[in-house]
Amino acid sequence: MPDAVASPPRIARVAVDVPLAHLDRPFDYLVGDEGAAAVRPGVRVRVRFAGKLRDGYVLEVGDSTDVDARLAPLERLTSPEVVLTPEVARLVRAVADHWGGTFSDVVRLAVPPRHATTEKAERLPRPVPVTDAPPVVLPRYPGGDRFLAGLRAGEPLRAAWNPVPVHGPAGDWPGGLLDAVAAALTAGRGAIVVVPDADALAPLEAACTRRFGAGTFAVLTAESGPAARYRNFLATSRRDVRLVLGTRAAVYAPVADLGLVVVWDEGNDALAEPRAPYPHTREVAVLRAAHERCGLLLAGHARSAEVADLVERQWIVPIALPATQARRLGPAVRVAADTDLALERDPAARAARLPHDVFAAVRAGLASGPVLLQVPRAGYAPSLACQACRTPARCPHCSRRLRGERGRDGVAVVCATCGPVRPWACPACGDTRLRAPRVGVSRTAEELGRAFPQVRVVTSWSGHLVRSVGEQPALVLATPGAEPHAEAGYAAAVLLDTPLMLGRADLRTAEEALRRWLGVCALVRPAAEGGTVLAVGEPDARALQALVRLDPAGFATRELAERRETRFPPAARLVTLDGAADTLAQAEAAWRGVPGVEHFGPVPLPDEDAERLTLRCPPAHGAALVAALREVLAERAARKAPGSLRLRVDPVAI
DNA sequence: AAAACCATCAGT
DNA sequence: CTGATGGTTTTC
Repeated sequence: MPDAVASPPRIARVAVDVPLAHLDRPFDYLVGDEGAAAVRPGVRVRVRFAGKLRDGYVLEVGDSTDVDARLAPLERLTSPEVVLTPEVARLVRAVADHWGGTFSDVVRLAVPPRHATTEKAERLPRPVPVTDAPPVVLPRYPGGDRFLAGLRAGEPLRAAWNPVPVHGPAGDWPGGLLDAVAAALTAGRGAIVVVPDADALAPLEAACTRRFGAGTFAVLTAESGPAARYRNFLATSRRDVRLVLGTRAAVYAPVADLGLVVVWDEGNDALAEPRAPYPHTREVAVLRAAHERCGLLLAGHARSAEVADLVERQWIVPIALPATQARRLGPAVRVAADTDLALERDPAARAARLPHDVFAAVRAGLASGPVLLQVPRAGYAPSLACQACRTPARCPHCSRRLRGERGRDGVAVVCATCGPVRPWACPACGDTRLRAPRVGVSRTAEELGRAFPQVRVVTSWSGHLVRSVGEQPALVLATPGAEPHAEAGYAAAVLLDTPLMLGRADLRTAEEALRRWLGVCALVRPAAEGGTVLAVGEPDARALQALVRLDPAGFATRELAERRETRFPPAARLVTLDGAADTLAQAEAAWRGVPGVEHFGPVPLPDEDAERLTLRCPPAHGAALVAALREVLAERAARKAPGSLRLRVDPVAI
């Protein structure tokens, strides 16, 4: 008897949550009758996989399968919420492929854990963002109006923006980002703004509330806790909001009809995901903008070599003032040579252990407001040495370097792991006296406090952060990245010991130093209001010259040229492989097959029982190299090979 | 963690 | 040739 009336089977393709690289592909399951209507792409399901119940996401629902064997049924529908839209699923796949990871690794970054109570809670109506305010910041920049007009017309325009690094209206970066967001919203489309950390989120969120109204956007950060995080995520996936602000994971937000992705402080290393496969938010945003044909704005006071590369390839257009105009609007930046203090003739400057120029700038600044001093070392005396023979002082127990800490009764000699060390005697010459060749932020604070006894001294460093200071004159000492915001802008800022910041042996040292210094400029009043920045260091250093010229774009262009010459990212794909020596040897056959691959090492990793092999190839073969190495990981997972093998693609620190 | 698969071999 | 057995591979 013909079976003409039987409906075809419904088959769900499911991304099962297994971390094994060789199982990183969809599996087909039969959709049962009950709740079948709710089974659609993007929902969470539970399936029996190799005998075990596991979570998964439905990627597609169809009526055919390539699988010969009998299909297992879906065990149950976890939730009818569509949490992984097809666009985001595609992005997750692309990110996994680019960085040599698995879908399940990346989907964990993209979709927050389910929170059942939040899902059942009443769905509150959300106000619509008010977008009738005219743009305020981007039209001051050449190309800004064109970019905004394009976004309003729904064009997928891509730009790199460097706002003038200055406190006040000219440097209003949240305003500029929200100009672009408003344009995308006006076009009836959604937008995402990603920032590196909570410090950057606060002013952006405040600006967003002022401009679009409270509750008109969702904030996605890990810090807000599982319930709040899932509530804001659901508001996005349910299309209750069209605008998302957040940290790293927000770049994957399931915003419908996405018109614009914005990344602020695109060179900040907090945008590099610390979990496998270590994707970088800026590059994820680039992939997303390309896939979804939406607008892109990569912004920051500084410009990374990666963005310079996109600009040179004309994939993205720059929006920046010419450096001469930037200097007119920004603070006045000067370099003070690092003179020998023993030769300092000004007694007051010598007492403060500052060059005369710096001392004068601090005194002048204090006349009209707070003065920031960036000190690149935390603590009191970050390193100690023998007074007599200058041998670095080490802990007698664990032989780690000792440091000095200010206590109630004088300075204590401390080991980071073993605690106070007393008494200390030099193992080389027996002397018990110590000297501090390096001065930390609290020691500098103490000395400056004596030089300016009538002024309040504020210190801020990692672990002892001060968020902001008021308008009153104050000496504010901070380590890089810990600078408090000044409500009315700093009258002056001093960057002490810039050679120390430029001395680290890393590919991105100069780029990172300039990024932080420009960040300091952004806290200082414009030159027209007396704002000055004084950098103590070697005037010939390229990063310092770029700082004086307020020219992040020029610096990035030269940095990129240098990376091309030396064949480093973004002019090459660079991959590190960490594992045991024999494991690395087994992987060799895979990368030998890729054209143009150079290898370095393997070298032993400090504090680890593993070695690191570094591979490099032209960008055109990058995908092939990553795919070949991923194949090694898959093959190892399939035969349950012992030991670990870790793959990193274009790591931030080299 | 289970099921399916495969090679081997004793008992016809 | 068949069915039992045990180790290996696959995972829908």
